[in-house]
Amino acid sequence: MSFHNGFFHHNLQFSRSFTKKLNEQLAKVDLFHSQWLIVYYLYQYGCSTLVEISTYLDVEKPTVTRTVNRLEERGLIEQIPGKDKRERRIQLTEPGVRTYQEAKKVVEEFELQLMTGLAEEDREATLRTLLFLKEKLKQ
Amino acid sequence: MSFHNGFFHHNLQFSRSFTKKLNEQLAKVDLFHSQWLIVYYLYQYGCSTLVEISTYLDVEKPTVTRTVNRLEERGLIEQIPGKDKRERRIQLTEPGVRTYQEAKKVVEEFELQLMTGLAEEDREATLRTLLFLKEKLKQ
DNA sequence: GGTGTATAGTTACCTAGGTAACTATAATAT
DNA sequence: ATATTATAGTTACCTAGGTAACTATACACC
Repeated sequence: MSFHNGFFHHNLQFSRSFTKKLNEQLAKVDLFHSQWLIVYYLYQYGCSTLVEISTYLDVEKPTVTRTVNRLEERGLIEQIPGKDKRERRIQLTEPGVRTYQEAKKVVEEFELQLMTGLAEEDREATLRTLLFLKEKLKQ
Repeated sequence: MSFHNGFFHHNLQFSRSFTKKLNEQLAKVDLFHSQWLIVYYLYQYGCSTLVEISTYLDVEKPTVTRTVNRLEERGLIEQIPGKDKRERRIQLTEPGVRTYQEAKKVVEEFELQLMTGLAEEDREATLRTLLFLKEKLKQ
C-alpha cells in the first residue's frame, strides 16, 4: 500500500485480526475486548469517572458511555455516590472482580502465545515506533 | 497493559488515532478511509469482484458489500457485466479515477509527514514484527 | 441430466469507533 | 448574587468491523 511497503496497511490489518482473535478468546468469559479494557482499568485504578476512562483509553466519551452501560446491565460494575453531581463514579462489583481475574488469565495466555518467537529487539523497536507515531499524530 | 509493556494496547490506540486522522485528511476529497482502500485496490488491480477485494483487504464480505454500495451510489464505481451471474464485477468510473488521483496525493503527504523522523531500522523492524504477528494470528 | 456441493453476494443484527448537539452541574468572573 | 464559561455525561446518528443465515448461481459427480 502506497510507497511505505504497506506499513500502515499491515498495521490496520493486524489490529483487525488481533481484536477479532481477542474477542474469540474473551468469549470464554463472556466479554468483548472493549469491555475488557474498561474492566482492566477499573481493577488497576479503582473507582473512576467516565472521563478518566475516556482519557486513559483515548476513546470518545459516547463510546465509553455505551460500553459502561453494558457492563452495568451485566452487573460487573456499580455506581458510587459522589459530591460532583455531574460525574458518574463507577467501580467493579464483586462479580466484576472475579470476571477480571478470569479474563486476565485468558488475555495473558493469548498475548504470551502471540509474543513467543518474536525477537526482543524487534518488539522493542516496534513499541518505540508506535509511541513515536502516536506522539506525531497528536500534533 | 498486561505484562508486555502495553505493546498491544499501544498498537490499538495507534490504529484508532491513525484512522481518525486519515479520515480527517480524506474528508478533503470526500472519502472515508475504508472507501479509499477499495478505490486504491481497484485502481491498482483493475476490475474486480467483491470477494477479491474482501480477500485482499482481509475484511468480511458484508463489510465490503456495504462500502462498495456507497461508492456506487456516489458514482465512483460501476458494474461491468460478466459470465458468472453470481459475481459482481466492478471498476472505477472516470470520476472514480479522478478521486483516486486526488486522494493519493492526500494520503501520500499524510503518510510521508508521519514517517519523517522515524529511524529506518525501526520502521523495518516494525514491519517485520507486524508480518510475524499477522502470520501467527492465522494459525 | 439430476443431485449435491461450493462459491458470490446479501440481509439482519451485533459490537465499536467517530462527530455534533444537547442537558445538567460546577466553577469562575464581574 | 448573577452571568458566563467549563466540564461530565448523554442522545442521535454516521462509518466500520464482525457473525449467522440466507439466496442464487456455478460446478462436479454419478
